[in-house]
Amino acid sequence: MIDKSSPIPIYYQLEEYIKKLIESGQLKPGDALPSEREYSDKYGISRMTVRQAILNLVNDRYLYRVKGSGTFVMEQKLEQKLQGLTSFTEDMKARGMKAGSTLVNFEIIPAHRKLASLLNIPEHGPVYEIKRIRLAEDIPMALERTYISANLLQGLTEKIVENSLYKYIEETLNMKIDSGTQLIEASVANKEEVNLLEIPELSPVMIMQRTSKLEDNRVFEIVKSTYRADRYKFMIDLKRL
Amino acid sequence: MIDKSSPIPIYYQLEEYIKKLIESGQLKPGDALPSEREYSDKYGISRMTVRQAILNLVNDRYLYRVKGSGTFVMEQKLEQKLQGLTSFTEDMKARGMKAGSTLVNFEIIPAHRKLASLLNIPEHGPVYEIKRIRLAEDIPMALERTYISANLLQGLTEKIVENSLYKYIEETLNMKIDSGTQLIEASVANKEEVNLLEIPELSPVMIMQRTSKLEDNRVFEIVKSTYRADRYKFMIDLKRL
DNA sequence: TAAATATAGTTGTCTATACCAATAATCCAT
DNA sequence: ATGGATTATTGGTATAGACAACTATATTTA
Repeated sequence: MIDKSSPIPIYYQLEEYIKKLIESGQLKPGDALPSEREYSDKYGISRMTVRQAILNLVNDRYLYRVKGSGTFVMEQKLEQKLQGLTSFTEDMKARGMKAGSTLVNFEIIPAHRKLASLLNIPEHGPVYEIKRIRLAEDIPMALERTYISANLLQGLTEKIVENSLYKYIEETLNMKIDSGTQLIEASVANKEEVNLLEIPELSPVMIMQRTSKLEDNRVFEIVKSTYRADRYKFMIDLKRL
Repeated sequence: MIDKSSPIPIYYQLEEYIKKLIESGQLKPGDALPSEREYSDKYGISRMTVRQAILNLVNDRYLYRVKGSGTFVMEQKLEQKLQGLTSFTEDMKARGMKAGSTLVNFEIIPAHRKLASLLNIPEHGPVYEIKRIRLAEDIPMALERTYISANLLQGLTEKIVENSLYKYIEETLNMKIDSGTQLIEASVANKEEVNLLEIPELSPVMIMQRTSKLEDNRVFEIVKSTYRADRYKFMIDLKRL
């Protein structure tokens, strides 16, 4: 269960082990976990190391603890599934639709002031602009413009973009995309959007602007997407603070 | 700064101290914190205790750490209070605007099929319909229609609605609103919305439909809101799963 | 000059130990 | 039975020290 000679940290091994027990249903909501000292004795590891594993799971809302009583499995961890940072392809897949993409433009442009500020780079600095029409069931769904600092991500090619940019970043470059914010507003399609999305003039659209960051907190990309309002709804889960 | 004889835990004292430095601007985004060992030496406390304080702040997104390099203040502090289940009033307050409200309609209606299904009650069952114009700085911002099962929440009055419905539910009835989902879409204002929101015909609007549940998972209310697109943007935080 | 190497400093992992604080169960006197 | 004290168990706080992994900088070497 626990491999002390592994390069994988012990606390992490224990963490994943307990997580699996919960997700597989072997530990049910409300169940009590063995005490820290039991884990410590059983696996021959320090109690502080056990604590690190358990506290991480408490932070992720898998467990909760009561002083003097014990550690228990949370009632419902089945929260925010649609909350995550998903790609268009994943999003469509979750909706049961076939995703497609047409590359409209791929070039390096100088960042205008607002973009530079958002990307946290100097004004006029080089930025990839990737403009794509996103298709669902072969019909236009959204116009997507991605902006990435060319200094941060050198050597980007059309080919990489046409496969999966995210996969390339995470697997080849070994950078981790961590979190972001998303701004949502309703608007009316402009001329470019009318043409590319194949919708009537003055059609309503939903504009979403996403900022993604890397683990080290550097801004990685700005994505501005214009969705056809007649085809797209967006669902989020709300959590009580 | 640190009072070792205090019953307040040392790590917590240090945590609050650092938090204050950030919130008062003495530590600015991107600034490096003193290293763990510096804190440890300076205050005569163990490095592990310092770690506990710092790791808590990392968890709360005040700080981030880079192995081998140091601990730094996050770029964007916690401005994202918009994630929770907030009322219109709270939402506007967070945006620095004065919130107002005009009651347009308050009656009990029979639930049509879709509404009944959403509320999880029988078709034609009695439902409060509360229709309000929401004002920001005395100008219409949204048209809000709230639907609540009359059997679940008996004896609702206009007066209660005009104060705070949420407060009434939580404090007087002692029910706890726990979580919900929100559906967002863009559209064009219909005639009623054009009139009540005082916007031109064919104006774009953002429609948000919220479902709120009680702690015991019963659906408590459906709120369908139509926001003026020219006045309202919506921001959410995305988290990696 | 450029590349490789050493170094100092940082966070990350882990151990072993000690005592405190809250809870739960038991026992006992009333 | 009820209430109170006792005890065992649990998580919470805190220490001191060791080594690993990583980063940035300085130094040496080619």
